[in-house]
Parts: sequence; C-alpha cells; structure tokens
Amino acid sequence: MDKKEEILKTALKSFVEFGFHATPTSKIAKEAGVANGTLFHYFKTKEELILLLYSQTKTRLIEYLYTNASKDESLELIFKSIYTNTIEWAQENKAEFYFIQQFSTSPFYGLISPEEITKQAKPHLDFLRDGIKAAVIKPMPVDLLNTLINSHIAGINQYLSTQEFSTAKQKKIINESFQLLWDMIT
Amino acid sequence: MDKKEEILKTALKSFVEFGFHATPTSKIAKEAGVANGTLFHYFKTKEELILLLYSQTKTRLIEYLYTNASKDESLELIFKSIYTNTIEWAQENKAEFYFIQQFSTSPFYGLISPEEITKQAKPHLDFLRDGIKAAVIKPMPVDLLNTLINSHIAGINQYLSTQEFSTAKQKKIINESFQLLWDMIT
DNA sequence: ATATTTATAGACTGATTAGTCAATCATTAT
DNA sequence: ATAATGATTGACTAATCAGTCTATAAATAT
Repeated sequence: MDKKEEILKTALKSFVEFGFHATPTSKIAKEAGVANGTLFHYFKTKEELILLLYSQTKTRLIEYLYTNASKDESLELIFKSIYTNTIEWAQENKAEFYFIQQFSTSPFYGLISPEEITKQAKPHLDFLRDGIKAAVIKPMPVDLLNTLINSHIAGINQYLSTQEFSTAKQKKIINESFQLLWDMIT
Repeated sequence: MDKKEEILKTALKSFVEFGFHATPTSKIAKEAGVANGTLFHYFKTKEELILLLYSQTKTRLIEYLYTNASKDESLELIFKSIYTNTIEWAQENKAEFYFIQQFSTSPFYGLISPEEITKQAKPHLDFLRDGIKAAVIKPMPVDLLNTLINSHIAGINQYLSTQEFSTAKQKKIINESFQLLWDMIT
C-alpha cells in the first residue's frame, strides 16, 4: 500500500547487497513494484533517498533502545538493557544494522548535518554523564566512552553474525561481554 | 615511474573521497597521469583493482604491526606495542585505514576468499592463543577477543580523528585506553 | 458536479561508464 | 641489427544510469 515505504525497504536491501551506486534506481523501482517515475515523485534525487533511509533507520534503532528502559532501575540495569537491546535489534534487523555501518563508513556520511549527529548521540551522552555524576562510571570524556561502547557492540554483533550460535549460547556471550564492558567503564 | 603503484595510490584516495562506484576508472587514470587503456593493462577489471588495493593495504598494515615486536619482552609489552603501532599507522595513514574500514563494510568484502581472511587474522589469533596458554589473557574464544580488540582500536582511532589533540594529549589517551583494554582481557 | 491537487506510469534523453581495440613506442632477447 | 615482447596511448562502443516529461488516474477540496 504505502509505496514510499516499499521503495525505502527495497532500496535498503539492495544497497546492503550491492552497494549504493551498484543499485540503480530503476531496479529499486521495479522490485518495489512501482514505476521509475514514482520513485522520483517521492524522492527528488537518489541521494535524498539514501540520506533519508539512513536517518530513518538510525532513528528507529535509537527509539527501540530506550523503549523499555524504566528509570526506576539501577544505572547498571538500565545500561545493560540498552546494551542488550542494541544487540537484539541488530540481530533481528541485520540488514538495517549493516546498512547503518555501511553508510557510516561511506562518503555519504559526510552529508549528514552535525546537528543530526549531535541529536542522535545525545541520549547516550546524557546517560553517560549521569553515570559519571553518580560516580558509577569512570570520569572520562563521554565522547570517548560512547565511541568505545559503540565499537564494542559492533564487535560483539559481528562475532555473533559470522558464526551460528544457539539462542542460549548467544545469551551467554552477550552477558559475559556485557560484564567485560561494564567492568571496563566503571 | 611505477605506473601501477601510481594508479593504486590515486584510486585509494579517490575511493575514500567519493566511494567505489562514484570514482570512474577514467578519472583514476587521468589523475594518475596515465591513459585510460593503461589502467586496464595492469588490471583486467575495476573490481580486480579494488580487491588488490584492499589486500595490499591490509597486508601492509599487518606487516607494520609486527616489525618492532621483539619477542624478548613480556606479553603485555608486546601487546602494547602492537596496539600502539596500529593506532600510529592508522593516524599516519588515515586514508588507507579509512579505506580498509570502508571496504570491510561494503559488498566487496564478500569477494575476499576465506583463506585470505584467515591468513590475515592468523598472527593476531596466534598471539592471543599464546597469551591464554600463559594464563595472562582470559580464556575466551580468540575470535571474539580479536574482534573486541579490533573494534576497540577502531573506536579509539575514530575518537582521535574526529577531534584535534596535541601529540602529548594523544599519547595520554592511547595509554589510558590501552590500560582499559588490557584490564578487560586479562 | 467541477476544479485542483496528488499519485502513478513508463517512454525517453543526455550524460557517463567500464572496457575494447588497433596502433605506436620502448625495452629486451637473439 | 632484428625480432619479439611488453608498455602506453586515446579514440571508440555498447550499455547503463539518474533524472525528465507528458499523460492519466485517483483523491480531495470547493
């Protein structure tokens, strides 16, 4: 029904499989079941489509992370919830997570405005600042902390993706690696 | 003089700036100061050029890491040497390091043979196995360890690249973050 | 009912691209 | 010296691509 969403969904899949420029707009349109011109009705340019796809996907991830993070719990439990949520989302939305990484290490990333980057990082940075204020997390630059945490999660996710683990084994790895990270930053 | 090297060098710069497909072979040839046909004399296809560029760059990085790693020192000192060497290389060869990351999160990565991936990871995995045998490093899957270490380094490098630090400040960050990593895995 | 706006279609275009090819130039071997 | 091999050139091509354009259909407003 919603052709715009259909185009975005199809584009993401194809971008992940073939890359941005190796994915013609004509192919996206065809696989989305719309005409060539329809794609350009919803997106002025291919670049606009790519940029929106990134912003949308990244925003959806961040929104997911903070859904069931009740503020009553301890800092550690909240952090663990965000941590496991990220990996959970990445595992359940492999293409989307991979797309974010692919985009972030592509020249397109330079086209994202600093405001948007700041805005997307804000929830994490605020949380880390709280943790430092409460003397739970080590006093370090929050940017550095955030980068280390993100990298750690990317690494775990890569490890979980390259090999096939049972759900139980997977949970064990996530728990243990969380403990490593938590010990590192506290 | 060496046109092949000149083509590779030019291609890397352009790939980093514009992306793989947004960099025409004609432009690479022009900027390398050779004719269009010359490029295809050295590389059968553009893909071959891209793949060789990755293998070569990755190999050069790995070779650099193990140059001044004398085996007389303690495991910690050897590890620290490899750690700082990686960040040093990444800082001094920003385009090359960025290219490796860009390539690794692109569909091209799937074209690298498993043998080559295994071969490139071997030095690191061997080292980690030694560390576990010597009861210095925590007993965990070496693949997981390696992924965590690589991600950590990628993170630190990103942090150092996005902001401008004095050499002294930079050294301090590297030392402190190494300690975090070392404590985490031992 | 009628007018206006929005959605959809797909043929078309101008520009660009990877790769070819036939022809020289340079180097090395005989 | 001569032959043979490899390096280099740049014009050329067949294919492809992003984006345009005109025409209709559908939805919405008046």
